[in-house]
Amino acid sequence: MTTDSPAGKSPPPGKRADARRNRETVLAAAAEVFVTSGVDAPIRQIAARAGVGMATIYRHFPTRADLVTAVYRHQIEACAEAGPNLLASADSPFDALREWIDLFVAFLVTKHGLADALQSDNDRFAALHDYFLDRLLPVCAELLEAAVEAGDIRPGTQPYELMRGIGNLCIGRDNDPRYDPRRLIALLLQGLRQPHAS
Amino acid sequence: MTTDSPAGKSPPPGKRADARRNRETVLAAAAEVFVTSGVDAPIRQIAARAGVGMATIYRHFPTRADLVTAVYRHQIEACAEAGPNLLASADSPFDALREWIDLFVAFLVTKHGLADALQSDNDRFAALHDYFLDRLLPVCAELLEAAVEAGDIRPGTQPYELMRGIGNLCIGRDNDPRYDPRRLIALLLQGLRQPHAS
DNA sequence: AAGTGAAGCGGAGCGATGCTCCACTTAGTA
DNA sequence: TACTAAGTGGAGCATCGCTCCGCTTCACTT
Repeated sequence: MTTDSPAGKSPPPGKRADARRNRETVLAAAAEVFVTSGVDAPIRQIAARAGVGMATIYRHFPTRADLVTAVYRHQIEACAEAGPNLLASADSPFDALREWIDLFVAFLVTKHGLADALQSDNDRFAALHDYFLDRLLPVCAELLEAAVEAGDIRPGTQPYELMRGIGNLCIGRDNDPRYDPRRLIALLLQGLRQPHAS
Repeated sequence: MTTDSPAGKSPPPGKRADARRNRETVLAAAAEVFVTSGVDAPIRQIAARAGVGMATIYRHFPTRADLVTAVYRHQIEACAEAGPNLLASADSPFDALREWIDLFVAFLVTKHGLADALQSDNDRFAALHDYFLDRLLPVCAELLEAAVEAGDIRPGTQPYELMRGIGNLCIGRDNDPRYDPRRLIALLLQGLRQPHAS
């Protein structure tokens, strides 16, 4: 189960050449469509852009979450891998946490509708939610724990709650000058901060 | 425009008796359906429950936002009116703000899908978003300002940003024991807090 | 090069939903 | 009672998710 079938995985080499080609075509088309129409774009639209039938998309990516996951897989991986690096390079665990959250937020806000989809109670996106959690929750937990141990922030915050809260704050129409999730997230981090014990 | 037609308004008395009766029937049916199926429930379902045709619903409530607004109007009003009262009765402006936010959150989390709808970029809900803002933003602004003047919280936070952030934090599947928006909101308020000037 | 079987493909089609249109019904009045 | 306009209901159209199945094409064998 966990080893060979879920979500996007890299192109399985055991498939026929035309199938592999189509998979890439669909991925490219989906990426383009997601930019303009959001991750909720009609499958028909993606199929049309890719010049394939809808069934082809459903065959390669059984659920919408699988497609979205495959499109953004590289960026999610990059975010996950940045965690330990930041912890090593930043001035403090708290700074590492803050910078990592910056990365996460930057990713979310540039993908139209991604944050919405992540938290939507729509079953279509459940697998996407799970994938984010599988990949990023441990990273967040590690950063959080390091910051707690360093005495930078107060203990007791659950990584899941923090990540979901951040995700939630990123929801909504893009480019509204009156609302910048980063400001609220900065406030949240401020509230998390431990007054340094003397 | 602003004076007589938008959103739900109280039952216009100039209508025919059966029309007024139907309006109430629809409102009651919608309230029931919203509880079980969320504010996104199919119009057909509400119409069936009310025993009327779909057109009847659309005639009384041209957009979904109008229907939702009408259903929750009383509670929104109550929340708006509680603001000044809390400011008068609480120990400090900051406490008043906190208690008011508690009220707001309690309202949001008990209405399945309401918070989602509020922030959704779906045009169907734009009027609902506007109504919330029209009614509650001034109240929030007043509380915020009072807390700033009392030196309880740091200045510079925009009421719109705060309200939308709180709304966003309330989004998602209900009753997830791993996620309680109140905890994060408490953190947010903590971050807002001004270390009391000596 | 031709043959063959299975992997892969496309799009018609079904069900759900939002919303509209218009022939029919009914409340209120004369 | 008869009339008329306000009110009503649901058929109908469009969109979208997802499936099903007959046709096409690849890759391998001889």
